[in-house]
Amino acid sequence: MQTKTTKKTETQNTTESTGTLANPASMRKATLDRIEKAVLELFTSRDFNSVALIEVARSANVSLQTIYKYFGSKEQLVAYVLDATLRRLANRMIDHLEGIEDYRERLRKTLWVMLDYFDKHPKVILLLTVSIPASRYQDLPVYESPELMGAFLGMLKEGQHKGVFNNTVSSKMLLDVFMGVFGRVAQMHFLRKESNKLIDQFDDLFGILWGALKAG
Amino acid sequence: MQTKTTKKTETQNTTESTGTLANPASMRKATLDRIEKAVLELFTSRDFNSVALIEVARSANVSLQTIYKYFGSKEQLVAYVLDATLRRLANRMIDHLEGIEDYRERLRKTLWVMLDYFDKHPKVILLLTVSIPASRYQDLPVYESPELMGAFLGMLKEGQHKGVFNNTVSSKMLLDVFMGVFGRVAQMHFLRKESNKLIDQFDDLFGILWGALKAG
Amino acid sequence: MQTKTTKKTETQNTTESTGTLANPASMRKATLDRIEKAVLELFTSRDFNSVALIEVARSANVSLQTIYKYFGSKEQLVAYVLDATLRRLANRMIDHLEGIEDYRERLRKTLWVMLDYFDKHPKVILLLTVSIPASRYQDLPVYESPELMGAFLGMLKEGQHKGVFNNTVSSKMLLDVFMGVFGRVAQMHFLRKESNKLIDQFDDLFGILWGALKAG
Amino acid sequence: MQTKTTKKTETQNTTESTGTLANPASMRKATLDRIEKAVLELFTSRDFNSVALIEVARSANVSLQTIYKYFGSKEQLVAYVLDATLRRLANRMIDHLEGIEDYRERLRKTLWVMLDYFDKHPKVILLLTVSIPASRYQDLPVYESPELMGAFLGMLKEGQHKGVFNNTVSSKMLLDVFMGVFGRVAQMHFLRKESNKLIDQFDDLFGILWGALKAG
DNA sequence: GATGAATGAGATTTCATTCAT
DNA sequence: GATGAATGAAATCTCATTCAT
Repeated sequence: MQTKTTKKTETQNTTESTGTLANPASMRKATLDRIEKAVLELFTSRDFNSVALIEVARSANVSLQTIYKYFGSKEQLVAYVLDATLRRLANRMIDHLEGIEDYRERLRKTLWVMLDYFDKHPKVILLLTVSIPASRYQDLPVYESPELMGAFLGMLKEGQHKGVFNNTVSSKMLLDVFMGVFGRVAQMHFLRKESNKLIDQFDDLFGILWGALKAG
Repeated sequence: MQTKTTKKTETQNTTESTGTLANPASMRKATLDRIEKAVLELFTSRDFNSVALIEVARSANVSLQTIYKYFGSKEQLVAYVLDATLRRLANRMIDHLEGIEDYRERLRKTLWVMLDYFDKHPKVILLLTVSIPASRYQDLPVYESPELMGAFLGMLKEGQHKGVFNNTVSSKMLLDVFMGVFGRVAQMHFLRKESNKLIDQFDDLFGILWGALKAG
Repeated sequence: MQTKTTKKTETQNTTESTGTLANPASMRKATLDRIEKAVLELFTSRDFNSVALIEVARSANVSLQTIYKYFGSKEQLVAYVLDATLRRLANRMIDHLEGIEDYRERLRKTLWVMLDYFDKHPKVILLLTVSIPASRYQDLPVYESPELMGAFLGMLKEGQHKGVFNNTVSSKMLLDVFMGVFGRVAQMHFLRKESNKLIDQFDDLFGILWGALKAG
Repeated sequence: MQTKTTKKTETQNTTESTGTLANPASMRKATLDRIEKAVLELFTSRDFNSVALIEVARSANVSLQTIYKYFGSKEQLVAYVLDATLRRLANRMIDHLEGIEDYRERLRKTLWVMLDYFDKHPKVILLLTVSIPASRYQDLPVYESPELMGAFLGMLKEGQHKGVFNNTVSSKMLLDVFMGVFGRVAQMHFLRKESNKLIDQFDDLFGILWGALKAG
């Protein structure tokens, strides 16, 4: 026997423990929404550890069992909420980029959508930070939200291809740079509880990112 | 009922419960080293939660009480180790920057020292990521390691003053950019368990950072 | 995976789960006494199932963990209390039989000690009934309290040998007869909440038992 | 908050929650038989607690709701099966005693019918033991199966009246003696998983019982 | 400084039981 | 009559943390 977490993983991964771990999507929308809201609220105002699942349950007005049934564990619950949120961001992104040809413009728009999104959903950034360590060892994606990162990578690769973005490095590096800058700026913005909007830094930030990513 | 963490904080911060929380520096060097080593080892290979303090104690060959006496809590233990590590990096940095006049060169050297340091102490990056959420709500510094960040900020401010670095934005923003890029690249490097050295990316990374930070 | 009970047994039997399942005898006498008292009280006034271990803990003023540490499970807790109680009865019995030569007298004394004992500890009979089913499948002794049954069997065997007791049947059968009559009478006495003492039925009961067990 | 059991009782006894607790007799014979069989099987091979009602349902090929509809609760389910079984025994007994005048013979026949019955339905004895504690606190009869005990008591009383049985004690005491001896012997027979038949002990047992119950 | 015991809390699991379809 | 989802409770386990020695 190892640790709680480890033990959990074994059980859950094979998905054959108790009630077969139902899919959250099969939940009533309203319920799922309440749960997402509760998670976002609680896990960004306190320690991952100090948040008890029963609090989430109560806050979302569901039973503890329901949470376990659909999410399996605390880690997976948080990972799910994060993933769902980022997927929505990805969709928004794809939507907004449509029809923009110029890669500088695409980058601009990308940054804009992200700043705008996190201004509207500020807690998500904090949840992200909170979640990484908690879910990494569970082999939960989280940080690599395939949809979101896929959309990014595609744009960056093509931009490199066209010679717009720096193509002396891998596109992964460019992604790391973009995400690193954006993530850190956003995280600090909220940690410092700054009163202005993220989007206020749009021009400055774009200038910096463009300087960092552009070719030559 | 509150939460474990909250309860802890209250107790430790205000009262001196039993043993008055001695200063880790007053510990025997060898013991402290073993503890640091154990922390670095354990907290980077598993979840913050799934690591039991008793494991740390056993691994470091000290009693649980010793840990409590000197560090007060799990969070503070990790925060201490991180802080000590970053302080060493800060010293190294200050040392290395001595005598370098050109700000482009200072930036170069800064990046070099960091890449070199984390190549030598790879787990520190992971511990950093793991620690942020765990210690943020305890009002533990960690990410803002005053020594390190102070050294950085000083360099950036002066560089802006000289017109070498972008001075249309705050120096904090520049710090965030630098730390964001560096942090993300390093984190991903280790998460992806890449076999090469961080330092191999020195030139590429510097090119990017220079593009991001330079004036004009 | 099967049932709670089964799973528990596996874990506990090998005694290597968590805290190594300490020996109840190593507990402070006063604490153990409070636990025994609480068990006797609670499990005889309500269903085995409906008694929550936390109630026992609270009633005995110990933590739930302490109970788990020393007894391992609800079943084992009850079995322990029963066993301890019966062991005391056995000692009392052996003590009282000392020096009595005549086997009819020994039987008399045996019955007397038992009636007297259960008049003083009436709940034990109920606990016995409650415990059998709960502990049988755990391979816990309970009903076969070696000390007590050993003492009985010895007496019966010798009595058969001397030709005092019926020796056309096995001594086990005689034991069953004695225990059956006594157990049922006592059980019904308490179930019917009769106000008089068990010992009031001494003569009648002895007459019957003697008729049942004597030779010829 | 009380206990599960208590809560249940309150609900079931007073209110008619949802489906008004239909009479098991109104069930299709085949279904009822399957349920009885499943109950007998499951509750005698495992702990009362460790048997989940869903197992009974599946084993009997009915839905969980059906069980709840007709029996109301786990305890009542088991109590019902036991009661039905004992009622059949009572009928058999009454049938067999018909026309026997001599009270010694009636006792003989009684014992014979019981040994024979439980040889044919061995699990019933175990179920009995299992059920007592589980149903006692629910005020379920079980042990006092009116039909069976009524038949017994009648015989014993009349026998005492005729001066055949010991009439210096209450007939209840005689009943307890008979049931105690029989019950214990039978229970031990099955607990010890002895391979021979109960009926093999008929003569021995009758000798003993006769010695115990006869007048003078 | 250390060792051992005890406690309070929360993670998880497994039901009995209830509801709504 | 049945099926599926949800709930409340309690069994267990693992820890962080505290105490007393």
